[in-house]
Amino acid sequence: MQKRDEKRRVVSRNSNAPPGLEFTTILRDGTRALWKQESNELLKQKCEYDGSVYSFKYERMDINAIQTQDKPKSQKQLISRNVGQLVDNKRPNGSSLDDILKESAWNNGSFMQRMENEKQFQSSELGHTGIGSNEQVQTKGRPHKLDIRERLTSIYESVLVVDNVTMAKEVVSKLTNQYRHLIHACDTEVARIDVKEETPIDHGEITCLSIYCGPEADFGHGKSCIWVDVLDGGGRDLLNEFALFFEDPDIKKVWHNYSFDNHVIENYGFSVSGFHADTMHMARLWDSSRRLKGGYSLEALTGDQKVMRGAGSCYKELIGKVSMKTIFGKKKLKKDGSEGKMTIIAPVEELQREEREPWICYSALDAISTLQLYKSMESELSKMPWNLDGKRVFQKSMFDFYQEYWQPFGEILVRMETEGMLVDRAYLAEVEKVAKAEQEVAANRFRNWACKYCPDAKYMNVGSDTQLRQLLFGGVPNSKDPLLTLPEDKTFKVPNVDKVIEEGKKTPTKYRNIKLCSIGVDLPIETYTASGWPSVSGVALKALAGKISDAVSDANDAAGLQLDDAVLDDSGTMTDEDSNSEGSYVENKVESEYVAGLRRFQTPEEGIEACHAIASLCEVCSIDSLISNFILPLQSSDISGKGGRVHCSLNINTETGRLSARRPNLQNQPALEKDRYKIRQAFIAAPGNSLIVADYGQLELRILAHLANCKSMLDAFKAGGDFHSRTAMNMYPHIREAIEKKQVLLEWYPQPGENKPPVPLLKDAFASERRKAKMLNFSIAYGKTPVGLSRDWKVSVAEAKETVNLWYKERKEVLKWQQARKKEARENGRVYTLLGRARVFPSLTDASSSLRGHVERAAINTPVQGSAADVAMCAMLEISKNTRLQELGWKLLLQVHDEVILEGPTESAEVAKAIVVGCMSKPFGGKNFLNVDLAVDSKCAQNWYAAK
DNA sequence: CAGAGGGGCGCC
DNA sequence: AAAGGGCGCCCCTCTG
Repeated sequence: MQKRDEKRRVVSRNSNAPPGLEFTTILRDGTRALWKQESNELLKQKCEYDGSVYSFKYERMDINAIQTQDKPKSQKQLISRNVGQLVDNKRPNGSSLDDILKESAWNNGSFMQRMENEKQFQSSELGHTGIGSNEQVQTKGRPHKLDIRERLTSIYESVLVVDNVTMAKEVVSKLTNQYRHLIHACDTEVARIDVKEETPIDHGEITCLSIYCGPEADFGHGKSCIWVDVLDGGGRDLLNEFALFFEDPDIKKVWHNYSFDNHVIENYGFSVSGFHADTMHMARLWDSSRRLKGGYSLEALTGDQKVMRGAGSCYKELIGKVSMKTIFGKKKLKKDGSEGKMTIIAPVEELQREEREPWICYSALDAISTLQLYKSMESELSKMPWNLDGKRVFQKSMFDFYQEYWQPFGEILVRMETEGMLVDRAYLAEVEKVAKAEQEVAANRFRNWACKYCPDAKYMNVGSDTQLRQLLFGGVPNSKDPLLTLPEDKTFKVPNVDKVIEEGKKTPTKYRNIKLCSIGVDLPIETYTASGWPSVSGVALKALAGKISDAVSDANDAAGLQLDDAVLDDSGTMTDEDSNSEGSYVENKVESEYVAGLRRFQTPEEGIEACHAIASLCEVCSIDSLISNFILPLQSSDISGKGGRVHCSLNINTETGRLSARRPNLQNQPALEKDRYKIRQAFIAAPGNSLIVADYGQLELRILAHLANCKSMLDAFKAGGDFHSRTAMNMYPHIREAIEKKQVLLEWYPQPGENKPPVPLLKDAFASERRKAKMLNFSIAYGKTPVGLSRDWKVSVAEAKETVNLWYKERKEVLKWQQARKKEARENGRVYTLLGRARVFPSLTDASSSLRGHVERAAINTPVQGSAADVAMCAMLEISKNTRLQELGWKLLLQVHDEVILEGPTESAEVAKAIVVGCMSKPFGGKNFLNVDLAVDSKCAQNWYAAK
């Protein structure tokens, strides 16, 4: 408590907050509000824009009413629901306002998190409380919980409850005949699944489903929405009656997050066909920046007037989806019977049985909301013109884009999830043993060293960065705030492995406290974290330890120390074919720092020991992350189906349109050089099958060359060969000269009888120049600044800037194009990808410089990254619609941004590989309209590791 | 005890 | 003065 007060004092001392305090926040709906503190009142000024007119609204709140303990609840909610994240650092002056805002920011954060969680699965218990229930402020908000329940049950009379097979037959007959031409929104509720941990494939049980095709349908007594009681109305048999409907490819079905519902339905043994649209994808396409503006859950979308304004006048009676928590959430009771803070929701089965009427309405509303959302999104997307490669597509809109690209793509993703990847668990189990043993060895090596300086370090958790920071840097001041300092020592809770009985205890407790102190040596601080503390990341530690080089090993021999086999991988951020040599560029620099650190020890031997220990530490950390990120989760049954295959979820949920993968994330499995346990070997083809792994070469750079129409880059790609070498040649006259004089070769393909090139290769002779060129090639597309490069390269900013200019000299078009994108982001608030998807940015008029910088870099990067994603998507569409591949039995399993993985019969592997390469190099309907060729590299093998 | 946030790191 | 774009997920620590 005291510590906290101290901290606050520091803050207030540092801030020069003016007496009339002002700050801005971003509200939940994405708009901005200006707050002013005026004596005892908080004035909120909000600018609203209704499409044509801007207007200002003011609200006043009594601070005293808010800060008192026994304040009315509504007042507190009022603040927390309307204050968004703080965007300005002008913090209130250590007053109670500070607390209010802290609390609201906190509440808002958890709100966002819940939104994020719920956007995928509506069936989870992760719903959130109602939005803007306080009508004093949120005029557009929804009514209060009780009203919601009332209004909700008002739809009950429109719902036909189907709870027996006879009824089901009647309803399905209407669905498949009379109403087959309509668009049907469908939704399921699922029990017995933990959506945060488990894949819906072979997990979960459907308790009910709802189908809605608009108010014009009549399934008897004017009821237009169907609700099917799977739980108590006949289970599997009842559901099977609906197979006729779900399997019909001509009956159009709309879903919100199709993937989940598709899987849980297909778990019952029939397939789902006739996929027409996924409203979550449509909403993403319409506005990809809602992550921080409410997210993409059905609730958030249908509760947002901006989203729903396209629904049209026939949907006057819009009731957005309401989360389970709002309707069914109950306060957890404490032991004494009073209400606790936590909201709990009864299991789905229980709700369906015991809160039947509201539950039916809740579930039916999902389908109704989904259809309304679809109509709105259709209308909104139709208003957006479609520009492909910068040219207007005649009379087509982004809704056409959705239908032509993302709708079929959505189907592909679901199929890929269903396929899954076969994982060799036995192999992983073996690897796990080895990894754990190696980790233990390294950890003990470090602990033994550390406990010489700090006895309790013997029991420390070497995986805790806080503990490490304490041990290595205790007493060091914070770089951002010199008034804050790491304490000299600090206690930590650790598992009581030695069963130590602490003072005052009779039996050993599960945990015990240890005291960690600084090792008492001033280690050089390589980098600081964003919050100003010394970094203990891998990079920082490696820099600390340096490489055990020749100069040191002399001293080492003298001290009779054994060089251990700790491998320091200095490849940095670049991973590529020559990453082994990547480290040498910074080596000398690191060396001197290491020595500098060394001198601070009593004797050289101590310093060398420290280096070894820190090297071991790096090893522990890297092994630990491999085990807990990859080796263990891949063996979990939560993420695999009955066939032992791992089914990740593939989402279109990025700002740029790339895919992301979850549960597990198969897109970040360790790659070749860093894969010390060859984890990719665990991804195998089924017996008789092979994998095809095909990836684009320098896809993003090729896209950049096309978008900027950069002659130099286009020429280099046209010429083929090693692009980075060619870049180096273009940047440095002396290299060009050497090439012209034939002293070095740009690239070399061994002819029969030759085993080494006649003269050195550029990549060997001018390795450091090539490395710089290569880094620039990647960095420039990301908008990296000379400052960042100078850090990477350990050179002065001026020098880095010079190198950057060298790169731009031959590529002026790129510079021009980048400036145009920044301008576009500034003036129009959006940039476009190759296929015409937009990414919108917040207004920069009163943005901080860091936000401005971020937006500008994103404006440069998004067209490149997003267009690459477009190309990869087109390639996948080509692959999946290729009839020959289908006949041969080849199926897409995974995409990793510029790489696709397929599985199929070994006997046709070579044929299939050629087809895949064809699809990828001509991804636009069998053509490639880019100014640059698309290079594709491919291999087939029995496992992922071997196929690279 | 759960949830949020920080730090870190895997991939492209 | 200024620290590269896009992700998911792990662990730890702190907090209510």
